[in-house]
Amino acid sequence: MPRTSFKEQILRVREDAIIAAVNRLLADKGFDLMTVDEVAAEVGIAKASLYKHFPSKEALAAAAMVRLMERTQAVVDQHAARSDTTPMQKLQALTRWALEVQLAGEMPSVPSQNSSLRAELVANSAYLDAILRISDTLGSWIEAAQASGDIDPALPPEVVLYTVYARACDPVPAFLKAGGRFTDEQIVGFVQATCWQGLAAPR
Amino acid sequence: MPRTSFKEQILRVREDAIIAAVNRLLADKGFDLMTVDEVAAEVGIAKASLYKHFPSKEALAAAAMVRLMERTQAVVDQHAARSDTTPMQKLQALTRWALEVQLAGEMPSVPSQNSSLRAELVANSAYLDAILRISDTLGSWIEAAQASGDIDPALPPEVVLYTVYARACDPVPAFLKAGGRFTDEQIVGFVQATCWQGLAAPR
DNA sequence: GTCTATAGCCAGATAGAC
DNA sequence: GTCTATCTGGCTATAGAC
Repeated sequence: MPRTSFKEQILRVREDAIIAAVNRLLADKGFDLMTVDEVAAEVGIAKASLYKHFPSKEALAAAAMVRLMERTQAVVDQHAARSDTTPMQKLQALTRWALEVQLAGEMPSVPSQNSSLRAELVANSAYLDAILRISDTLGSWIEAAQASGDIDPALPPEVVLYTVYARACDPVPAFLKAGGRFTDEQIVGFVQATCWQGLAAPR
Repeated sequence: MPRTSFKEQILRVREDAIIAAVNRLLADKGFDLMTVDEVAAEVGIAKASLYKHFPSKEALAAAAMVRLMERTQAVVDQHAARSDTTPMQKLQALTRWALEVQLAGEMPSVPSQNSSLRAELVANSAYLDAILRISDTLGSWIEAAQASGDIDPALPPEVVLYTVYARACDPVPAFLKAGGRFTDEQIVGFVQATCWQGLAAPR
């Protein structure tokens, strides 16, 4: 079988750099305000060269989202392998990770409204597969946590799953950070508290 | 003093129609994907006529946001006037209202990232005043609810306020609605439950 | 104030030399 | 595969007649 050639390694490194730049820009400005010129400038290559690697702006964003899903998958697998934590704790660790990534300015965000981007994403099997696999694992954690009484069994698992996912694009941490009165660690704590215990006082 | 002339009434009605169209389109596609041509088409006038009423696309969006703030203010005032509800219940009624407006497809959303739009909004004193007044009232409710032990006193009021505001752009209801397995009423109930009681089971 | 027609611009995408 | 230079389409905004 053919080993990875030197040329292919160069290619891979360059595409990694491109995706990293797209990731940063998506986290910073979002898809609509990100321009391909900016991506090229940040990578340090000409715009036309970008298009040799990725056929469209949508494909660039999709690649960044696939990469995010791979990172998420890795984190999920890592927690899945641990036997010293409950499913509930694994889920909490995941929302904590998402909040930390977001506060670090590394969480790419794409509007679920943009139709051309949606089309690109639903056509991307790597993306879909990753989401399905992640959701499968999270779903099993949620069911286990509900069975053990850690998570409210009255909530449909779907609701819990979406609420966990939504921590990745929660606007509250950014607002709190902009206020400047709290550290990142405090912000994560507050948002985790509201997510899992709610705003109401403990009874 | 001059009464409102007939002409001015016509003008007002037309501008109301424009703002309503902008509101719908902002709720549907967001600021960046909304085009001025679409607004004109939906109102049924020529694009150039729009620009006689509002000097820019940003001004259109700002007008829609001011209108949203006025509606919010009215709802807040309405609940403030009631003496048969606790501050906690007033806050819950407000998040419920926000979720219902969102599910009805009438919640305009503007990206907080777009700088030209930000500039327009922070320069709009009607918008700022409305937000400040609303936040003042909500702040007093939050403090009262914390004093009475309804809302967790360990949370900074800022965190509670932002979390309440965030219900207006929570992605979870739209996802649940897209799933088609729940009624709007059920969705509101689930999201309210996660907001106020959290995902964890009652202790 | 409303329209048609168009200017001006920006950003995504491409041509073609090297 | 990389570059410079250019094309193209769509969108905001405006000119000018009525």
